[in-house]
Amino acid sequence: MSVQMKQQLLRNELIKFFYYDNRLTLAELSRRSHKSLPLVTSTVNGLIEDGYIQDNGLAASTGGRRASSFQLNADKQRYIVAVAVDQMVTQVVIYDLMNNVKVGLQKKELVLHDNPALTETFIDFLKDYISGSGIPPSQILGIGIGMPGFVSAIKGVNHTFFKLGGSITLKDHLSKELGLPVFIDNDSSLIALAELKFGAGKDLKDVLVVNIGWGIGLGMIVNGGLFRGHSGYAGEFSHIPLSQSNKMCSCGKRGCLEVDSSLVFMIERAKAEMDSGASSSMEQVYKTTGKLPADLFLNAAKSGDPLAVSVLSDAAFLVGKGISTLIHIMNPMLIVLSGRGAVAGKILMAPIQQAINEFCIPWLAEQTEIQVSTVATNAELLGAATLVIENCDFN
Amino acid sequence: MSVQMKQQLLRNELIKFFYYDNRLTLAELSRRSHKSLPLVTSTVNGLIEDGYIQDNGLAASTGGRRASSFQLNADKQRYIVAVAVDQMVTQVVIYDLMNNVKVGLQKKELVLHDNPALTETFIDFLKDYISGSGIPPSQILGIGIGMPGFVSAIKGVNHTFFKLGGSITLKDHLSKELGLPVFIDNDSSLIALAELKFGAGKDLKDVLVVNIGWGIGLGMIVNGGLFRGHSGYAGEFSHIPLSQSNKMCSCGKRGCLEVDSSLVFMIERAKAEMDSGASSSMEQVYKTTGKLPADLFLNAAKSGDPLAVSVLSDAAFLVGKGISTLIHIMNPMLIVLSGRGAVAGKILMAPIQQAINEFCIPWLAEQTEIQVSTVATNAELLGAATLVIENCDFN
DNA sequence: TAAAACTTTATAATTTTTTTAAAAAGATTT
DNA sequence: AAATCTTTTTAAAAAAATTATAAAGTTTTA
Repeated sequence: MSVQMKQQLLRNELIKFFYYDNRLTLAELSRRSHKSLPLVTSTVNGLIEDGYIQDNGLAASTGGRRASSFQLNADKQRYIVAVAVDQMVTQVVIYDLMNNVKVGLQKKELVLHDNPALTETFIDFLKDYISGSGIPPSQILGIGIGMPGFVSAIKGVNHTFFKLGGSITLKDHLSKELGLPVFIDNDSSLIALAELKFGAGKDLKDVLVVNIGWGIGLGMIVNGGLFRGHSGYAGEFSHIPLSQSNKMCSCGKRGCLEVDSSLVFMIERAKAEMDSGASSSMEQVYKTTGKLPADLFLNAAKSGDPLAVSVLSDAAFLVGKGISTLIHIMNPMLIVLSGRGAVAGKILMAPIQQAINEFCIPWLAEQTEIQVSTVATNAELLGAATLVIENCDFN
Repeated sequence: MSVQMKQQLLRNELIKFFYYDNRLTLAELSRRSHKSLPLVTSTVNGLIEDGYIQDNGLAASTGGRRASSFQLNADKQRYIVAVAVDQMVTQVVIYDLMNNVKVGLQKKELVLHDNPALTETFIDFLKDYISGSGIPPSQILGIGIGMPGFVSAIKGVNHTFFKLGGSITLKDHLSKELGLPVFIDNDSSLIALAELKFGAGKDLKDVLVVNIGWGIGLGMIVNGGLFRGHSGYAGEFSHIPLSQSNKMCSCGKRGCLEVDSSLVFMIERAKAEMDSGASSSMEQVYKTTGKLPADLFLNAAKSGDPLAVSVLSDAAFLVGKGISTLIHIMNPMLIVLSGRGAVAGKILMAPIQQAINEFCIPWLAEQTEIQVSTVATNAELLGAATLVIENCDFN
């Protein structure tokens, strides 16, 4: 590798450190980058000359001479477009390098299943949003997109949705159409990335993040980094054979975890129970509209509605059985419950803990902590932004 | 880190490369160590001066000037004591740095369960073997020991067997008693290490090794290295909740994979079938001695005995269901069937493949290859030797 | 078949980076 | 308040990586 390339790589790396922790000292940067202090010092001086970062006065003392601290320069702005796609709705927001919202969140109903115009609609939506934002493309570092399905971030393809005819990858197609660097990844991987960088998993090495949403996803942090498996599809937690039920799963098999524990299943079951006469605070909306939105269901559970709580608990118990398997195989330090289902976190914890008590070797279960995410509501968007930061070039 | 330490580290690293592949060129060493050619050249010259390695003439041409190749110097010998402990028998052998057997394999019956004199007997056995070998301790690099149970290689403890009273770790205790560096690890981890360095997993990055023995173990290769989990106990495959049966497992739970698929179970079942009148080539030994040794059972299966094959197939199907879970979660490049049960490899493959067809998403299953180990019979001993090589100091 | 063109290895010269040492600045103790 | 201890910063020396060049084979081509 040439000298210039290595220097550019270090510049990128240092800027990333400032993205994750805004104020840092030279000593801290040297520790994190595993580079010597003189080298880090001169690289930082270069970044200051180019306007990327600025001096931020002396840091608090740690028992000796106080160190100068540095931070990103607010004047030299760069922006990130973060996109979170789910089965029903697509969300987009523009962040700055301090993770502040620069252009407000916009949502669009966009059903993924059986939608021939999907890719085209998706591109138009993003085009409009970005051009409407008024930010010049030269200031946008890239577009990060999280989406469900079998996604390989490395190859830039999705084998489930947004299928294209030709030989071009989804990533390249979007990049060409939108005129900006595009990075795609599986929704659960991005949520795990957000938890790793900003949430409960910060600075930890072996963390599993369970994404409770329309399916049950899994993002894996191994040795301090996202683990993707040899061909990029690790973490297909949804379809491990666990359930005793004989129901057919969308994947064509029986006994998948997802069949009896996803949000789709929970809502169907809540509807069925109401149809057969169960009373609930969700009744009115369901009876008048015929629909039962996920948010309504989750909020009902949160506020103690007995039907919603019971449905959620049963599903969570099965997730807990799956988590028991994960604990045995991976021996993680921490398991984070995240995704939109995590808003009902407290209700999930009890049945999950109960399943762990039943299915885990107690001694092993003690080695793993279970936590509910604190950044769940915008974890996927944060993760999408992180994906851009990790892969773009600052120059 | 000081300069001398770094240089010693590089020397160790280079010697290790020669241990795994005996003839290497300077360019190859530079590539593998990620160090520059001049540095590698001068380090190799130092190793030649100290007698560790020697020039081995020109390597075959690769299209340009032929490179000099080097290899370990047979005169400067160092030896490794490799120990493989299983539930019934303990084996020990001494290898040289070319993995040749220097002192022949010795076996001793040593039952782990309910054996208060275990540790003492074990130490005496090794003491006798080593002193009987006539090799001076100064030439022994260390003792590598693979054993069943919840073992943490890093902490040097076993929570299941060889329990000691005081606060000293098993590793330190053995090291003190035997007067040599001792390294311990879980049997399945060592088998995986052997497969990674010498077997089917050579040079691969994401490989899972299933150890079919008295239990069902799992050794995990992640990103090209042994994965141990955050506290050292990853790969507890035996006790994931999978089986429909209601039998109580030794761990106190129900539904563990191990209950219906380990060698212990298989032999018990074969006995029961013969008791209730099933005919088999194993009958004679069983009827006369009342015992059914594992080797007899496995060989019967290998030579097509219908009872043994049927018992083995049923167990293998369940292992296959467990493997399906692993494929979904880890997306490995390769799964190796190893351990003593792997001698019946061909018979195992069919039911395992069938289970994968039934429980895996086909598209995902295609990404993973399943192979039977070719080094299974002495994989654990090889792994134990590798453990020493990876952790000892050459000086 | 022999010269030219191409590959690869080995060594030397230069540049970069790290290590070590020393100085400066601040906190803590006596 | 002086002395001691910590930590950061700067400077000098040593180590290692690049880059360039030479040497030794292979392959191509006229």
